[in-house]
Amino acid sequence: MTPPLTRRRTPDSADVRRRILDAATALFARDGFDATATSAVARAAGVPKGLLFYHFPTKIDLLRNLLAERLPASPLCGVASVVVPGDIAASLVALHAELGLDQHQSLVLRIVVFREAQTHPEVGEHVRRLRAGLVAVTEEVLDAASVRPLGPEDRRSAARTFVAVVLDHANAERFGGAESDIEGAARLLAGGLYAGQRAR
Amino acid sequence: MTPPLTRRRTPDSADVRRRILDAATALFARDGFDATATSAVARAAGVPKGLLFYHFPTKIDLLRNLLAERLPASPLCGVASVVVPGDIAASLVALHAELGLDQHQSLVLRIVVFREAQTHPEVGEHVRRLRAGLVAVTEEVLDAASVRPLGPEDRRSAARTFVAVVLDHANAERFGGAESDIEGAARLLAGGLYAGQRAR
Amino acid sequence: MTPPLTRRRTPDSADVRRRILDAATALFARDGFDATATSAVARAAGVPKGLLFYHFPTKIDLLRNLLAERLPASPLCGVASVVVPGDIAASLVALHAELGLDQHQSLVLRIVVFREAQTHPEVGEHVRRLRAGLVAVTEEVLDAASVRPLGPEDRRSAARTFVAVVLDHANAERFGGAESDIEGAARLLAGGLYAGQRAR
Amino acid sequence: MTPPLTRRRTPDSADVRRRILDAATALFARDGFDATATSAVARAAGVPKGLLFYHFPTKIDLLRNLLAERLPASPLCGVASVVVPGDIAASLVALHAELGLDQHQSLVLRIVVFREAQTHPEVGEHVRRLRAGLVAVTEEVLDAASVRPLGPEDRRSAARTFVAVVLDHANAERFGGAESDIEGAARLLAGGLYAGQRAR
DNA sequence: AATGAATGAGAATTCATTCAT
DNA sequence: CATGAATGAATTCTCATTCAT
Repeated sequence: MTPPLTRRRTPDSADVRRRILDAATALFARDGFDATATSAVARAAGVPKGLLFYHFPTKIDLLRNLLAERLPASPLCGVASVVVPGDIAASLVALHAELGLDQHQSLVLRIVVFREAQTHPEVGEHVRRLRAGLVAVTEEVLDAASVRPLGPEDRRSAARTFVAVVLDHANAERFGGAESDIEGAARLLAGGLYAGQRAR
Repeated sequence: MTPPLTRRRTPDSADVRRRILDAATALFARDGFDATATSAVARAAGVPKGLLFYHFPTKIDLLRNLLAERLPASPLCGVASVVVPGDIAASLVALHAELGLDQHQSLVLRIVVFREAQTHPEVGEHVRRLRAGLVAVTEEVLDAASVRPLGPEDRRSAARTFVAVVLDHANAERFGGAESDIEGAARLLAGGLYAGQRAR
Repeated sequence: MTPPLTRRRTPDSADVRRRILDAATALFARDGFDATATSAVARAAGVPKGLLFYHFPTKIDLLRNLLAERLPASPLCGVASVVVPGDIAASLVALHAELGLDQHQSLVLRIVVFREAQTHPEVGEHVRRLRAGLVAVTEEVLDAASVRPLGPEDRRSAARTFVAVVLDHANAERFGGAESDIEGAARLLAGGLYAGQRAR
Repeated sequence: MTPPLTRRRTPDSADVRRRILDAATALFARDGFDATATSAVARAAGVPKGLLFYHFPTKIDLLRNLLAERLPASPLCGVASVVVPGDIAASLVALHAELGLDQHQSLVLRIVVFREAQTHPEVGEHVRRLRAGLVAVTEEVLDAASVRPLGPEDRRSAARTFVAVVLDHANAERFGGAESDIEGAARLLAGGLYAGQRAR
């Protein structure tokens, strides 16, 4: 009585796909794309090498599908949840937490992606879209959190700066160099935005 | 008439070493460390493969020596030259220009280094030292540029934020995603620092 | 109203078989037997891979069945149609046209067959039978066209020579090297046969 | 005191090259190009796989070098040695023997070449040149052997026919189908040429 | 009969490194 | 110091064939 849903694949097949992508995610993140052998992905996923290439005809397809299926370019569903009205700094910190760039898969993927951005053009494109999405959402948060309207230039500069801090933070974390502090940046940017307004 | 005293190596040998490192720099930057074959480095340097391994017994030694000889962890000789007294924003922008992360070999090397930081621990260590040096020099610049003494926390947060922007900028440039604006960040941070002071 | 009696297979099944063999013919001809993947045959035929192996348990079975069903070893039904009494040369040219080695599927198959003759013994056997059949039919044509009885040796030599020309012509066509001229060979052989007779 | 000749390669290296080409010749001839694994060539040559690819970067380079170094497109040095003045048939038979298409490496190579002519364009080109060279040399032989001047059309047709017979003969031999007789063809063509002359 | 996922042996090629000369 | 041939393990990818459903 249950309809076949929208899947053409066997449950088994879907599971295999998922396990392969899980394994690829973990290994790419740990060792990098180039340094990860497809055989290692297959082993980690518990499938024979041939099956990996049945699902992903070339190695780069693994990365491609990782991006397409697991790393949406639009990083957030709604902005409302993180906004603390009247407190720009707190809103930015909440945004950073909500983005979850520091933890779990998301981080892992983004890092992989940064590393391969140069070598694989399509990956670079994805990274550019991701960055643009982050800037856009940050601008929204700034607008919603500010009690006064923000100048478009300041708003954009603040958003870009914050995104740079967030991405650099994620990037730095992987080799233990995460010295940057999100809170400090948020506080200074909030101050700078109001100072800018005042100056006008 | 006497040969140069500061060299233990023959001029030829020194020249070969230099050509190899030049070639390695260019190729690592373009293709990444993993994707660059030692044979490609030898070919680009115009030396036989055997000679390359005579000078650098393993591939990672190439990277190691690149760091040791060409990428000083202390990024600047003097701070005075970039400081615009009384204008924090202008000083930061001048600092960025002086660092020269955007151009020439320096950039190239740093990028390579970022990419391999995770995979090769010693490279990660170098990157950490570089970041610490950048933060320290930025703090110095902030202190020298500010007309009023800065709170240590604010100063450090501002320095870290600015370094994050600078590194993210360099990092993003390589795949054409360089949206960040140094000037905007400098302006907002300057504003934020004074706003913070006032608030105290 | 009754289903066709000469078929043991369902119409569908017969259709699938035919489509598979059609696809195999085309691909083997274009790329060679070894270089054609069974999956490519299945795709070209529009059938799932499993079904292909249901009908033809191994890859070589495809070739075997191609020979058995589509490349009769006796190349001609009747000889009368091509004979021009009294004109050996014209008869040979007509024979060549009738054989149709230069065009359509027949050519395609024969070429495949030549290529694999060495590697697959049973294919070689088929090629030998085909050649023998061609020689036999050519001898018949020579006999029927000649106004005088031909010596058996000359007749056989002429037939073999003509068959060699015809096969080489077909063989050469596939890589654009078809320089041989059927008409010239026919004319010279006709002349040679009469010259031989006179000398006796 | 002996000059280094014209070799830049080590004697060893030259030997390795030769052994690899020998092995490739034998295996390509026996099994075909596509069906011969590079590992099989290396094993037969007694060298590690890596060394094979050091000398011949890709598999097709093996075939390319085989053609360039061992299968001259001009098949004969001088024509005089095979000509029997006044006896066209005997001259053709001698030509065939001199060409040596039936025996040794030459045969082997030509067969390989025929098989791959379609799939690998450059090989096809070589085959075309070879055929043209054979026709040209055969025409020379016919001219030198004939006591009377031959019409250009007849001469060319006879040459093409003879070359077709010779090539088909070589081609057929590999799967035991060598029924064609060179002598018979030579005799009939000789007769045909004179018959043609008389008729004019 | 039909299906397409699963399997694993093997293909071509790459590459860091060694070593005899 | 210099050289480039030699080495073989590892890599990405292919493919005929099987099999559970």
